[in-house]
Amino acid sequence: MAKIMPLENEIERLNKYQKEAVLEENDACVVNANVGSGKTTVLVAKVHYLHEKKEIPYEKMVVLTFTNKAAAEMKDRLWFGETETVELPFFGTFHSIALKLLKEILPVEELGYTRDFSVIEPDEELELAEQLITDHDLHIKYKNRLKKRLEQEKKAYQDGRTETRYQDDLFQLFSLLLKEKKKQNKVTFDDLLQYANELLERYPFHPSWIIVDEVQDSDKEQLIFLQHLKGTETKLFAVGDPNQVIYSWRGSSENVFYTLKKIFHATELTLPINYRSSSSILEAAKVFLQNGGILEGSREPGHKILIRNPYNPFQEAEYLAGKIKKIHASGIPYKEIAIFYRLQHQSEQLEKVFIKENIPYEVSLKKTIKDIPVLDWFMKVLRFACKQTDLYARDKALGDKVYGPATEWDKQNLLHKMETFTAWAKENTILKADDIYRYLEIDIYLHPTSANYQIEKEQVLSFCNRILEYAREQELDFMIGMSNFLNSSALFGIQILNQEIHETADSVKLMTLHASKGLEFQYVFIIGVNYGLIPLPGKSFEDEDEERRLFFVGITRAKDYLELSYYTNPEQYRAVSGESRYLSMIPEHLTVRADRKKENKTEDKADLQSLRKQVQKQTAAKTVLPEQIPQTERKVQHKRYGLGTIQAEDDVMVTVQFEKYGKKQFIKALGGLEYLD
DNA sequence: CGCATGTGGATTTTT
DNA sequence: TCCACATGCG
Repeated sequence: MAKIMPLENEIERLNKYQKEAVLEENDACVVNANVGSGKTTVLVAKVHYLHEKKEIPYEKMVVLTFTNKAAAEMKDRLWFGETETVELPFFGTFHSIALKLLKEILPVEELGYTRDFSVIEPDEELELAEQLITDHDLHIKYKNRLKKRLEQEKKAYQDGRTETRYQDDLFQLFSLLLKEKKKQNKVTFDDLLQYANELLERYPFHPSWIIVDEVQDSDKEQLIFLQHLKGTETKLFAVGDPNQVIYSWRGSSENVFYTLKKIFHATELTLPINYRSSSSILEAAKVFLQNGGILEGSREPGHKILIRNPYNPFQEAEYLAGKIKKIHASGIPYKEIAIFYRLQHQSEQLEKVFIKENIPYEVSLKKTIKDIPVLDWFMKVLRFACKQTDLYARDKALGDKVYGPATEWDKQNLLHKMETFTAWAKENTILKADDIYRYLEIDIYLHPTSANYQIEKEQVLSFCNRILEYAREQELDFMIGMSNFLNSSALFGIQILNQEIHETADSVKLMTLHASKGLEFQYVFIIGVNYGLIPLPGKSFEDEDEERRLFFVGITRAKDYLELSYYTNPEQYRAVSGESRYLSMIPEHLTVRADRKKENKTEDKADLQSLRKQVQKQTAAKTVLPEQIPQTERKVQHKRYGLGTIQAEDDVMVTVQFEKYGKKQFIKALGGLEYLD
């Protein structure tokens, strides 16, 4: 194993709080890790310390994260360009560890499964459910919302309630679904943890150490999992930040820290020093802290936070395009710039303008195999080729509208190829992705004449490569490796092709505030900080608290520079034109308010040029712009606001003082103003 | 089947 | 606040 530096140096570089966390050896310990306080650094040093100084073998440590991304990041930092393979078998997400236990250690047969069960995504479970409803002629209300109902009412079912919410056959469906999943040897994500917990109760598995990252996100099932893993000799080290709980709506328990202290009598440590953000940004963030605690900065004041008030999302996008070009021209890579917003669709306007302005960008959307249709299909082909009992995969492979065989002849051919795949793989040494591609004659189904042919072929080939790589890494026989890979690709297959490209690409990142968690950027813009949008009006006080934490997470992503903005005209049915009260909560000495008029007149001439072009293009067909640009003091008539006097105007915007409604600002071409002289 | 009435949900999303 | 769907009545 080749580490970057010797352990002594690694520990020497820590501050006293971090050091204390690394060296502690309590039975259970929770670390309150504030934003940007070097949480991962501590976790990595802890693993090294336990291994080298305490001689804990890696296979006696269980290291748990919530996302594959967090697991990958930690793995990256634990080992650096090593040549030896390090055995750390119980390192990964909660679900992947549960999977590992079920596959290799716990007797799944007792639950009615065999060891080669596969993990399915929620969509596949939904399809199974729909099939069962038809087959058994079940009466289910609100079938269009079945996915949600399955999720929501599962708990009631498991708690042994007898009546469904709408008094239909939903509970019957649950029990049929359970049987069917066992029959087809399939488990869902939830099942993984539940089954592991069920078996761990009877078949204990106790490591020497349990190390948990982002523990504040644990849900009930995950806490039970921790309880099962922790034997009397087991030590627990959990790190998290109660100020970053933003997923309680999908089940993470509100007060995990409290629960941990209660269940495990855990001691509590704090990492108070933030290394990420300039002190202006950090001071602003502190206003939104909920869990008292101490949060100390370590950096210079830096830039003040700029608060802007653009007219509408379009003008905002134009402004950002110009600003980003300037930042980039000053030598900052695009990937150090991020724009956050509350709702997914808010990226639309930005995307349009960025395309027009040739700014490379990436919208962070969850990408699964399902989002790449050709791989979704190809995976079904491989699944059936691997396991002839997976009739669901067979039917999907043969019946696909786009990629499925078009003629009866092709159909028989593909079926035959899939059925003989295992035998073929046993006889031949498969070294290249192309071998698989050619044997299955994938070319027939990708239609070489179609526009997407090249891209799709590449995607299939790199998917095959990924499988080959996996088998090689795990030192498994090709068929076994592939079967393992496919059985759990719902769990890991997600970042297959895109993720790596995304992370390194030099592009501006657009994402929701939720998606920003765990990331950091030099330049951060949070847009749409309007009343009614941030915070999004919720039903309860708890919802409101979570919105505040969400905003806290957003602003603490910024290292050097932060801009917040709210629209005058948000063009959203939800939002109102006023600024969010979160903006007035930030102490004034930390902020600068941009005056919109000044903004338009001086800094953003270039943007206005393009704005005009765009606006003219949009309205060219409908409106003929006045030849002469009218001077001030002209009278205008507006169909809603009545009579008014022009106060100021430039090429694009016009400000009118109305007799009854006061001052209003319009984009000329869209304002609907009638000039009276 | 067509129409009137009732009801729930709307946003964020990992594994 | 509005939309989509379920239900029930004629």
